[in-house]
Amino acid sequence: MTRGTSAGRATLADVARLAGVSSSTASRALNGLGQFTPETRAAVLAAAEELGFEPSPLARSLRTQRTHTIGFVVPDVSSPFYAAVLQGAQRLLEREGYRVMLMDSEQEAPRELAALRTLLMHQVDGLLVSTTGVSPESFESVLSMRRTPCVFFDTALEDIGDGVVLLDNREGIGLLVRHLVDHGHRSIGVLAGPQRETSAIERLDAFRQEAIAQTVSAEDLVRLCRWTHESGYEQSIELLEPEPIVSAIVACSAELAVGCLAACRELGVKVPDEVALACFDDPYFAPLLEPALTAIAYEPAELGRVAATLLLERIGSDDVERNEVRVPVRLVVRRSCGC
Amino acid sequence: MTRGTSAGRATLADVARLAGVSSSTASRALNGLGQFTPETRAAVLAAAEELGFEPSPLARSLRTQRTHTIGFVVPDVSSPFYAAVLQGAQRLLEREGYRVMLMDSEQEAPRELAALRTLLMHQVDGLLVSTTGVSPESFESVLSMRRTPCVFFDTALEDIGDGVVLLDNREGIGLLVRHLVDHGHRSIGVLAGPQRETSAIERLDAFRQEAIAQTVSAEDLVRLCRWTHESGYEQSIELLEPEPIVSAIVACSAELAVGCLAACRELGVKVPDEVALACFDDPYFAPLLEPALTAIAYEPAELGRVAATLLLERIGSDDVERNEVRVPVRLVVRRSCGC
DNA sequence: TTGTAAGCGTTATCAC
DNA sequence: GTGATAACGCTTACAA
Repeated sequence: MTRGTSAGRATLADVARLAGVSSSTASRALNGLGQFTPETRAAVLAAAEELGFEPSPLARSLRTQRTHTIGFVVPDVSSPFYAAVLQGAQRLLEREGYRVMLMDSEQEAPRELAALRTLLMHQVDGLLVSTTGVSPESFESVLSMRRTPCVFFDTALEDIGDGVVLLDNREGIGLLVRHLVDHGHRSIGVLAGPQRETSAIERLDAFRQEAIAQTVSAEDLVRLCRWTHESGYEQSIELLEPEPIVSAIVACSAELAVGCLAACRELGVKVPDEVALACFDDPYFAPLLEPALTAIAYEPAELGRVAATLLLERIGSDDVERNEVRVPVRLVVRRSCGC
Repeated sequence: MTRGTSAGRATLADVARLAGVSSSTASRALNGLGQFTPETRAAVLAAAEELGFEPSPLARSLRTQRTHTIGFVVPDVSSPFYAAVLQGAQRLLEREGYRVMLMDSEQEAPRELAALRTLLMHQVDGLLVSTTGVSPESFESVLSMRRTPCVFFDTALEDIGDGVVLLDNREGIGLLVRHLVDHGHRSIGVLAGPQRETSAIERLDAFRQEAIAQTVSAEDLVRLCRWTHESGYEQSIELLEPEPIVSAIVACSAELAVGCLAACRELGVKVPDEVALACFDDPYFAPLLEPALTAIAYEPAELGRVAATLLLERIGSDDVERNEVRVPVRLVVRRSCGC
C-alpha cells in the first residue's frame, strides 16, 4: 500500500510511471477504451491498485465538461414532502453515478433564481426543481445561459423545462368530493392552498369542477389559505362560526386538515357527526388523530424517482418531447368522513 | 451583452483579451489581489461585465484544491429531523459561499462508508455526518485518506472527528422523569431506541440514572424499540397487557409515543388517567393528538447551524481542540402527562 | 497497440 | 504593475 510519490494522493501520472507506460495509455486502460496487450492492461491495473488510485472527478469534469452532478432546488427541504421527494431522487441518482447538490429557495423567487444560477455556474448536468412563484420569463432567461436539462416536480411552469412530474391532484380531489357526496353531503366547504402553485390551483379547480358535476353548493364555501395549520385553523373558523355553514370540509393538505380539526375541537363541533372532514395528503400520524383522518395517500418519493428518471433520459439523449407524468393517488377511508 | 468568442460561456482569457491585458492580470484584478493602475482595473471589470464573465468553479477548484463544497451524510433524509438539520446547515453554509453535496446512507454502514469515500474523492472541504453504526476504526481508515475536517451531529464516535453536536438528551429525559415523578408516578416504563446510537444510548442511560435518583422502579420496565411507531406500538402492548404494569411511560421519540398512543387506544387504556405518557421530540402535530402530548421540544435546525459553524471554524484555522456542543431542550407540558 | 501533445479554465511563481 | 509560463489531473485527437 505505497502512497503516491508526493504527499497527496496518487495521480494518473503516478500510475503510468509505476506501470511504465504513458498516462494516456494508463487512462485508456483504466477506462477500458481501446485495445492493449494483456500485459499492459494488467500492469496498469496493478499499479493503480497498488497506489490506491482514485481518479479526480474535478480534473475529469474540467476536461469532459460533465460533472455527474444534479442540482436540486426546493422551497423548503425541511418539509416532509420535499424531503421525501429528495430522498427518492437522490437514491436513484446515486445509483446511476450522480451526486446531488442541494439548494433551498426558502420560498423566495430571488433566492430561487440565485440558486439556479449557482447550480448552472457549477455546470450541473441537470436540474430538478420545484419552483415557487418565479415568472416563466426570468426562469427562461436564467436557464438559457446554458442548455441544461431541467425537470420540474410538484409545480409546473407553462411550456418550460424538459419534463414535469405532478401528483394526480384532480383525481385526488375527485375521490374526496365523490366520497363525501356518497355520504349524502350537499354543502361542502374547501380549504384551498395559495393560488399561484400548480398543486393548489389544480386542487381547487378540481373541487369546483367536481362540485358542479355533483351539483353541490360550492363557490361561497371556498376558503383560501397558506399552507400552514394556523391558516387552516383560521379559515375553518370562518366556515364554522357562528353556525357551521357546511356539513363537510375538504382540506387540500394535511396541515390544513390538522388546523381544521383544532378549530372543530375548540368550537365543540363534532367530527364527523356535525361536520365531516377529508383531506389531500396522508401523513403517518393521520390514523392516530381523533378522529382518524380520511385522506388521499400517495408516495412522495415516487415523485423524486420519476423526476430523476425523466431527467436522466434527457441527459442521455436529446430528443425533444417534453412529457408530463402524473403520480397516482388513492383514497384511504378512515373515520373523519363519517364511515 | 456580447457573448464570448466561442459558443460557450466567456472565459478569463476572453476577458483578458477584450481588456487588452494578460489573463494573470485579469485574474488578479477580478480577485482584488495586488496593485494596478486604475485604468487596468476598470478595463478588466468592464470587460468582465460586458462578457457576463463567471469564473468556472471547476477550474478554480482544480487549481486551488478547494471546492467550497461540504458533504452531508445522514441515515435518512426523508425523516423530518434530519431534513430540518440539513436545512439549518444548508442555509448557513450557502450564506458562507459553500455548496452542499448530499448523501443518504439508508441506515447501512457499507453505504455510509461508500458515501464518505465518494465525498472525499470529490475533495469536499468538510464533512457533516450523522453516523449509523459504523465502527470507529473503519471510519478512521476512510477519513485518514485525506485530512478533511469532519463534524458529527446527533451521533458521536468516540474521539473521532473535529467536533460533535448533540441534543441535551440527559436533560430532556431528566425533565420528563422528574415531571412524572412530581405527578406521583413511581412505576415508570420507558420505550427506548436501538442501543447503538448515541442519542438512544444517552436517553436510556439518563432514564436509568434518573430513575435511581428518584428511587422509581425501572430496570424491568425498559423496552427496546426500533425508531418506528410500529415498534413503539408492539413494545407498549408488552407494558400494558394483560394489565398495565406501569402508571406512566416515557417514550424516547415522538414516533414511539405515537405507537404507544395507538396501543393504549386499542386496549382501551385511558391516557393520562390510567397511564400517563410523555416523550422526547415535539413534532408539530403533538398538540393535536388526543390527548395532546407532553413533550421535550428543541430546534432541530439549530443542530445543523451549530454543526456547520463548528465545521467552518475548523476549515478556517486548524487548531486542534475537538469540542462538543449540546443543543438545549425544554419541557412542553400538555395533557398526556396528566396535567 | 502505444506515445505525444494539446487543452479544459483557473491561479501562482516568477521575472521584467 | 504586468506578463510569460507552469501547474492542477485528467481525456482525446493525432501520430507513430
